[in-house]
Amino acid sequence: MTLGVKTQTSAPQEAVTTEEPGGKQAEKSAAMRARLLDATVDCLVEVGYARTTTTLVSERAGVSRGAMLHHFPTKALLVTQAVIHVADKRIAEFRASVKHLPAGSDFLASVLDLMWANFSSPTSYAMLELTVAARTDRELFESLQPVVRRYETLIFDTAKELFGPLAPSEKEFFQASRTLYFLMHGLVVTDILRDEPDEVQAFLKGLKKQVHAAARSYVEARMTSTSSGSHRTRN
Amino acid sequence: MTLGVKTQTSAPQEAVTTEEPGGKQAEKSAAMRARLLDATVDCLVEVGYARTTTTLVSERAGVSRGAMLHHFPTKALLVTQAVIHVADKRIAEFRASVKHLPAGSDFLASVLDLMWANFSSPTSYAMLELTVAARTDRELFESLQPVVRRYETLIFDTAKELFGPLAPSEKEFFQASRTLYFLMHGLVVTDILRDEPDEVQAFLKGLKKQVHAAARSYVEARMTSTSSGSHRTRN
DNA sequence: CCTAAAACAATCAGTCTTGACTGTTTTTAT
DNA sequence: ATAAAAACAGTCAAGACTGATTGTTTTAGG
Repeated sequence: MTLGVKTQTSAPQEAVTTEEPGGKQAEKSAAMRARLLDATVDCLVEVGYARTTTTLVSERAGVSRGAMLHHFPTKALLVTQAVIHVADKRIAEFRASVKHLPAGSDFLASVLDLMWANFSSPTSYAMLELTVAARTDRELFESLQPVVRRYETLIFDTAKELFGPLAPSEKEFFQASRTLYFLMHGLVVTDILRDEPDEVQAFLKGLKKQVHAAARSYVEARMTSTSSGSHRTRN
Repeated sequence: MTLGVKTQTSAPQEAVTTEEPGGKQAEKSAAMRARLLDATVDCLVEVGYARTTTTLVSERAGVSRGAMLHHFPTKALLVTQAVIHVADKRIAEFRASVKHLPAGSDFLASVLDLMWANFSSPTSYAMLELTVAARTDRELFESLQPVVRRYETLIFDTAKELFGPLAPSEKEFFQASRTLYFLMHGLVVTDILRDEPDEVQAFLKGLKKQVHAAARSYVEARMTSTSSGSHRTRN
């Protein structure tokens, strides 16, 4: 599903040969790679990093082992590419979901729900698996760190683009966004051993109140200083 | 020789033999178990859950494999006991560290430093390894969940005992303590892929300001309503 | 002392994972 | 149409991990 996802990893090697027909095998190859990476992510989510074997991935993708080894000669390469794949998916999910934010009074509450929806997604757990594995895997760490850093930068840029104007200062916004970011990660981890999901919702409900109260005091402070009441943050 | 196959269903038939618990071998046995569990935790921290093999643990503990298998017949049992061992260690660390809290003005700041010290400890990463592994390991999940729940209860009880009186209400304290708890977990996870540790300290610095400001407003509110300025929370 | 049982030590067989190797089909270019 | 290259499929040997089995030492009790 969702074919046609051209990952930036496709090297632009076609120089002067097939200019117009668009190589069929290139498409097949890209589709195969995407299937394998999706299968890798699925395995990460379902059985964890340790039991995500190359055999399991190939079976999951409906691809022979030899075929997979053609695209990803080693497991490290497969996982490395899967990291980027996961990060791209999460960024896409985040950017796509912020589009439909209601501009009503429950704006901040919706943002929190949206953040939790994003952080409790399967891709989030795939990244958690990779992160924890990277802690004791030098090679995975080296390849994962820059990707996650890019991902964080994009997240915070998007946040600043959306909520930066509402914050009283750059410093405070920085602190607040980090707080929520860390908070979400903590929720993800602790949610693993939670049996009743209502606890998270209850906590989020309280968190919304906190954020709402904090934001209101800020907004009131701004209302008195600046008369510009517009807080539209279209993108 | 001694072809008598030891039926592993060793029933607890020794009824009146060793009445006195002053056995030397009991001590040796306990010490051996502790060494093995410590080694297990060390392995969890250093190489992660996946590569924590029974062979590695036995080598680490300086114990033969057969000896270890005598105490922990299967890996699942070893890990299960290690879970409890880790939880107990963390609770002990927490309880021990809260004893030396300075009662000065930097009280809350010290608390945050102390929490981070506890959450950034090796045992914390051991529990993270087990938690993430438990996500996709039913058996580990079943044994880990109650232990962590007990651990959380103890943490929050200690927190309530210390800071409960300072909070404006039960509900607000509940929310605040959870927030810090989740926040710490988020810091632990995201810290894995962080190269410069100053980022955490910078965030904690800002967090201290937030907490301090929030606490001050609460305290001021209480100062006007109740004249009882005593907030001693002896244990 | 001497026997029984527990603790401890060492090895082995079975299973699983990885990556290399060989063979087959499809696509591209001449 | 044909040769070259890429994609695809299957098999295999080496290594690792788990748990069982067998042998040795130490301790408790008669």
